[in-house]
Amino acid sequence: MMKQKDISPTKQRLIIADILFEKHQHLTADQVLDAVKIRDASVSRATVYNTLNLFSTKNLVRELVIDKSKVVYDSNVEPHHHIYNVDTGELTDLGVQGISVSGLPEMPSGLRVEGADVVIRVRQTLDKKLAS
Amino acid sequence: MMKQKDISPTKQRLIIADILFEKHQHLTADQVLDAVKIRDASVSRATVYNTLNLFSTKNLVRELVIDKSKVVYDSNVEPHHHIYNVDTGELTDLGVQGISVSGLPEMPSGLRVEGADVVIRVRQTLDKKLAS
DNA sequence: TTGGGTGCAAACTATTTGCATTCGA
DNA sequence: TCGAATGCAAATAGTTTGCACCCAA
Repeated sequence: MMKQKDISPTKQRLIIADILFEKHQHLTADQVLDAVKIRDASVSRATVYNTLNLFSTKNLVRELVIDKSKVVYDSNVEPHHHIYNVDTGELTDLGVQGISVSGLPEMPSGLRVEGADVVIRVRQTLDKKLAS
Repeated sequence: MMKQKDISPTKQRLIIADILFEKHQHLTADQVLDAVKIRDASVSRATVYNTLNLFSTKNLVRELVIDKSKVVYDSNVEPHHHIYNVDTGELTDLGVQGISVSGLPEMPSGLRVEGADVVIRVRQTLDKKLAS
């Protein structure tokens, strides 16, 4: 899987890929590092960051900036958007079909759309909150 | 203008407000700090951050996370989206009319949409790039 | 052997915090 | 006057970098 992307499949990269692509999920760099430890494998923090950056430039994962201080790596690179629950931190996928980015009026010429990140921030409604 | 928002209008806050609301623009914390210095006024870095956070929780400005390491404060709080030019760093506004966030299928009950940030990342097309 | 990959620690950047000082209603 | 706001410096968090070491082709 890395071969088509010109990534040499080292031991550490395979471990990280294994963790990431086990299922569709959103992981922070730290969570990846934890997952590595749980498998009592060993990958250094720097290598985790290097690898995540590498994977994301190669489009194996999508780097998602949720918040000023929250970056997650999404192992689902199919186009889709996200719903972020500000209160719980929960991040759920939202198919593209719900959102039409229609029109994009006269994009200045010479520009190519690289990607559109849509993060919809939701919050527990007040009554719900009081109930808990 | 701060009065309706329960913000006591101190000297520093007035300076910063003056800078921000001079026109619709996107400024980083550092740019605000620079602008303060240019007016040879004096506001500490911490106060700039405090004030920007305060203003943004009071909805006087909108905090926009463009990138893992780029946060700007938008003095236009009307609903609108953004086009971010990855190559030049240029950030331009995009009226809401272009984008319909329609459908938002069955938002889990008890949740309220707090906001939707749409950042469209664009990049110089290859031919354009080569031409320059 | 040789260059890419890794690990560690130090460096860096952006932001926040603690605390003593000052300001403003 | 008295609590809120400020300034400074130190602390923190997340990420990157420099460099010596190691491994696979």
